[in-house]
Amino acid sequence: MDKVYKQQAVEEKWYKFWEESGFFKADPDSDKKPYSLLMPPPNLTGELHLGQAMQHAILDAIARFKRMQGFDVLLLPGVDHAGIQFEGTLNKILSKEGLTKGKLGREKWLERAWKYKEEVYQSFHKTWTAFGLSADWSREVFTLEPKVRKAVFEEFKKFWEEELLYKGAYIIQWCPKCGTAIEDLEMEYQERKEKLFFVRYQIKNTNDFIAIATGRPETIYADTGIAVYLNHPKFAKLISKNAINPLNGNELPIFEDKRVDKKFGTGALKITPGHDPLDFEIGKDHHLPTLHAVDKTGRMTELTQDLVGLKIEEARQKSVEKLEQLGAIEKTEDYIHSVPVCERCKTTVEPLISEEWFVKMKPLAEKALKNMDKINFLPKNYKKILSDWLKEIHDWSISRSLWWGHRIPVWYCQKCNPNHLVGKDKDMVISIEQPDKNCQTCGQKHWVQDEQVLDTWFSSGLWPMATLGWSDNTQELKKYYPWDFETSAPEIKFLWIARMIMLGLWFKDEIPFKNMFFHGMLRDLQGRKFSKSLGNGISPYDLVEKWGVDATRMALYGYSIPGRDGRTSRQLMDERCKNFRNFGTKLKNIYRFIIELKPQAIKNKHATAVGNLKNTDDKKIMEELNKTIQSVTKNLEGFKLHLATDALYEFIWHKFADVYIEKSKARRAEAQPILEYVFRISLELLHPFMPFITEELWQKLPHKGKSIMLTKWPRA
RNA sequence: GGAGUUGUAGCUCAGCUGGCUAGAGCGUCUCAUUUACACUGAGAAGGUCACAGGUUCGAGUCCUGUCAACUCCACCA
Repeated sequence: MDKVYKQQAVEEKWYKFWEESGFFKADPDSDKKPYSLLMPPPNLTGELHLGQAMQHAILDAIARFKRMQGFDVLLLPGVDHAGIQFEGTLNKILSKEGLTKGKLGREKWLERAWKYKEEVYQSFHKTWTAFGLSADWSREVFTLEPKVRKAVFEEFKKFWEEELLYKGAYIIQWCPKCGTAIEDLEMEYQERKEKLFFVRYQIKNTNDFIAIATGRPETIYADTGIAVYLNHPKFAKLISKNAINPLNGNELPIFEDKRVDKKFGTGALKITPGHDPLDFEIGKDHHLPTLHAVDKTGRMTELTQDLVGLKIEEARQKSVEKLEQLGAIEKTEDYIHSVPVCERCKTTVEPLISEEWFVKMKPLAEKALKNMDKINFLPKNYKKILSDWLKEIHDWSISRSLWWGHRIPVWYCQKCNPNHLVGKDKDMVISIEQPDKNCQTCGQKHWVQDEQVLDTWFSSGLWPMATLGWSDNTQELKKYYPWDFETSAPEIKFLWIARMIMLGLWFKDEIPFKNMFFHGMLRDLQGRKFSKSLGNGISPYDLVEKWGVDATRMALYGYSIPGRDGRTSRQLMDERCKNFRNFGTKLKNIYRFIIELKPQAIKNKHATAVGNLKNTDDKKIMEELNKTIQSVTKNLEGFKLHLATDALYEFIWHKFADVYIEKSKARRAEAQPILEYVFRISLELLHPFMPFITEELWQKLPHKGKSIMLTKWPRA
């Protein structure tokens, strides 16, 4: 982040010229037809990665193309506050200063957070304007700014009024390191070889035993029952008897349940509702109590007697030792299973019971499903992928135990509702600010706000609307919604894209975007994702510094095929960039030949008119040019940027330069008008992809108008 | 367990609704030697388009199956 990006002088000059001339600005008052592109807001964390650089290159090419076609283009930029990620980074910095959230307190911590946000934002911002992005910076949005805050409040309030919100103690996935609940979608799995312990539980008042297999003996303290497979002859005589918990002597009822897999372990399952989602379900149906052996910091609770305060790993070992001493371990097996870990910090996720907020998603998903046909997905099969997920939707856990984010806009009367319960008859108020009114019960004002914040995606899901000023019915919303074009990495198709579709349809009764372009993932040569921990990332800034913006953009268009992952390496990127840097040099040399080395005889003759063509070379190159115009236009309309750039490269270099220009040397004066014309049109076609060099050269050619950005898109 | 994607030159990949001797960039080899451009030009070598069937006048492209690689979702006591 402290790296200063060195933009080349030419790029800086033109970018400044465009921006200061207001060419990037959308104009809601204009009569032109709108074309709107929504930039996925990058996370507030340092630099952009190569994939985002590609996104920006894609968005910008289409924006520039549509502008030249005469649309009123809105390319709207923004930044996401990235709740968990940003908070984690800041806490790491604070811990180096010996500070913690606890020591600072919420208010001081937030002060620090906003200060840090500004620092990151400033340096970050410099780097991401670097790609030549023709975004309307005057409309830039940050997901925690007041406009979004208001929209998020509306969203929350409407959900509440529609009775789609609920709060309660449920089993959720908890990351002990991040200190918050996370969603299934925010977890990943690591395959590990662990031990499976076969533990014997004595049947009360007998010398019989029932054996169960468990990978987590430390949670035996929180067992509240034992379930066996339905109609299992082996266990028939044990049903309705009680087993004795070997670690604390508690009595555990034995019962049947069809959800127990008869093939796994012994066919009997210890039920620990506090620490396993399946057990939670089974426990609920059989009215078992819920106990906790592990707390939210990942340490053992008082329930575990002398193990209290130990970390899970240690406690597991100690529990096994104890069980061995008691002769309760029948055998031990190795087994390989996938352990869920937090996507961000790779800490093992603990299923825990916690008070969280949820949104009932079924009605939203159903509405979305009915409207999926209205969105043009690229590639097409994403419609099915998203639809399949929507059909299996489960409720959205939206609360996070963090401080960085939109604080839940709910206030409880501390006196009358100390447990912060939720419901129509409870002493609580939905409000963005501290309520002014009195509590209905006590007639006083003891309002305290809910401690938690909303999931980052709760605000990002509203991005297409919040950025245009929803819930007010703004002129922008009327003109630019639904968005014409949105792009995203496939990674966040459920977290983000599916949410935008559902929320857009729910609140605005319209799809959020007409064209949804999923680009592929850039991977290393072994097919692995780029990541900090692997150290295999490629910095787009290094490429830009070495090869220039135009060349780097061109190299990236080669990877911009919908749904196709691309394998690459620093070396491969360098090769590709080098190739397009050479292409840029070729353009400069064409310019030099056509304009600087113009024969004396025609020095002062501007040849803009291309009359009747008699020469066969002239006819041929004009035909080829027309074909290229058609192909580039068609491919841009279809968002096939790789084909558009291919066609241009092939035409300019191998048809125009290698053939036509070579041949023209014999009849230079006569060919001059065609040379100038073909070159100028070529630059215009190339401008969406290589904005800087095309502007630089176009300005030096005989031309009309202030900028190549403002020219009319060539027609065949 | 469910869904999806990929398999084309040494490498990274294009190839649209099936249509002439299958393409690009990089790499390799030969030639050109100061040309608008060596950040160049001309040319060459290199592919049974994973495999096996099928549809068709015609298949890299469509269908079925097999093998391989990958991704996503669910589950994992």
